[in-house]
Amino acid sequence: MQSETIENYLKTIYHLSSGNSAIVNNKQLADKLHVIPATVTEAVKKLHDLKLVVYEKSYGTRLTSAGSKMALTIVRRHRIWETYLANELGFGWDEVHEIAEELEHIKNDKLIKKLSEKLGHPNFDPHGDPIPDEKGKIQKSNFIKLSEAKPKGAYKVMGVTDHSTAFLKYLEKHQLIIGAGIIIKTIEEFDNSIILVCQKKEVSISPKAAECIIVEML
Amino acid sequence: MQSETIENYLKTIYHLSSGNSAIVNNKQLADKLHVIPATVTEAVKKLHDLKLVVYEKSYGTRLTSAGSKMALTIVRRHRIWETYLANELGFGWDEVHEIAEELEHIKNDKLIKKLSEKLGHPNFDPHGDPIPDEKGKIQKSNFIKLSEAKPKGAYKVMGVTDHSTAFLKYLEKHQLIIGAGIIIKTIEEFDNSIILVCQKKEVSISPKAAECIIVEML
DNA sequence: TTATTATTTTTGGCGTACCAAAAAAATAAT
DNA sequence: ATTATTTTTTTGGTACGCCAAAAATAATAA
Repeated sequence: MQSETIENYLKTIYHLSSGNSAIVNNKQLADKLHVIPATVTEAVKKLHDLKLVVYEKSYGTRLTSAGSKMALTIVRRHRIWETYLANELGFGWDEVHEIAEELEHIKNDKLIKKLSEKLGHPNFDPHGDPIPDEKGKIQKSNFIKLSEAKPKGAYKVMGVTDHSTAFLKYLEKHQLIIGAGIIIKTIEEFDNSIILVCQKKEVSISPKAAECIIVEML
Repeated sequence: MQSETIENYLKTIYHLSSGNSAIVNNKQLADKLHVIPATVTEAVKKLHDLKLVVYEKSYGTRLTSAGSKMALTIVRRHRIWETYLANELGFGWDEVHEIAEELEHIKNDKLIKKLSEKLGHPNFDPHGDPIPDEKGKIQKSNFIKLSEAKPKGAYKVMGVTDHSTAFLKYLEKHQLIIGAGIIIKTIEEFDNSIILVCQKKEVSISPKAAECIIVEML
């Protein structure tokens, strides 16, 4: 009991409800999990029986506290592994997710403890996402990805999650240097490009680049 | 395709045929895999269809070269992980097997490559068992566990796989010191104790202890 | 409000991996 | 060689996780 399938459902519900146990619908789940909605209906019924979610017919699903707790341990395992793969084994930040998708299902508390220890108990993974601690507590911070920033907001560039020379050249060209203050003007409807003001100049940042820039909310 | 179940069958067939693609019977497999023989019959039929084994009704099963190749990659993954857990993460040699049973099913060649690299491409795992290389080639050595030694054989004590003080005391008491030459007299029918001559004295070694003593065949 | 579209659920089915019990075959013992 | 024992296979059945197609429900637009 507590199959990989169940773990993937819980994790996905967690992500879709943005950690708030908000209601998630079947279509969203079906899309993320690459199954058809009928399959989701079956699954959430079972999760309900297991008291891991509250499922209301034709309405939606949300995590129970038991389900949320379990989801957080999956997320923790995933992010610890991502960090380990990147920091200790030299994988690129773009490679780690896929491998961690498999490794997150290894059920051994001591293993995760050892990995975390070796890493110095990090609070954030290579993508800048927070790593829940053993109790599921998440250290919240003002650091977000530029891609998550909102129009009219003021931010400060704090770091990057891609260290390739191509990307660093890109930043230089757009005058986005660490420590620079920025203000978001708009986000393009068409392609989600971010139009922002930095160093008094207006620049346009692609969504792909925005994924790799960490900013602090001011 | 290439489920965990299939991997476990191939690995188990490999072990039971001691790497020689010798014939294995259903009962043995059923015992090792903790399923009933009927389940094994079904499974080996399917493996046969996949051309991973040759299964002859009411006779037995042996690996094909494709099956053997696949088995060797599982064994490699298992032993690389065992070594990594022991050498890099500080797990005891008695803890690593169980965790490696799960980790061995992670399918990512680059991951194993990185682990092996970090370990300096070891040829033997913490139990003294050989680690197949990427091509499945096994470095054979004259080193075996004392538990695998045969009566009348001459050996030299080369090392141990347990470093607990309790075990080292045991060795001292029995006068088995590294470098000492030994000759196996007999193996007790009753409990598999090994009666051997070492330093001109006859001693009896329990099967459990014999598992932890590495000897060289002379 | 009614029609249209989107989402959800029901129903019937499939493959994998297992089991129990009974029948068949092979092996060992007398 | 005949019985007894062990091993293997067959048969019928279960749980899980999935799909396709049809029916029911909800949401949106006209």
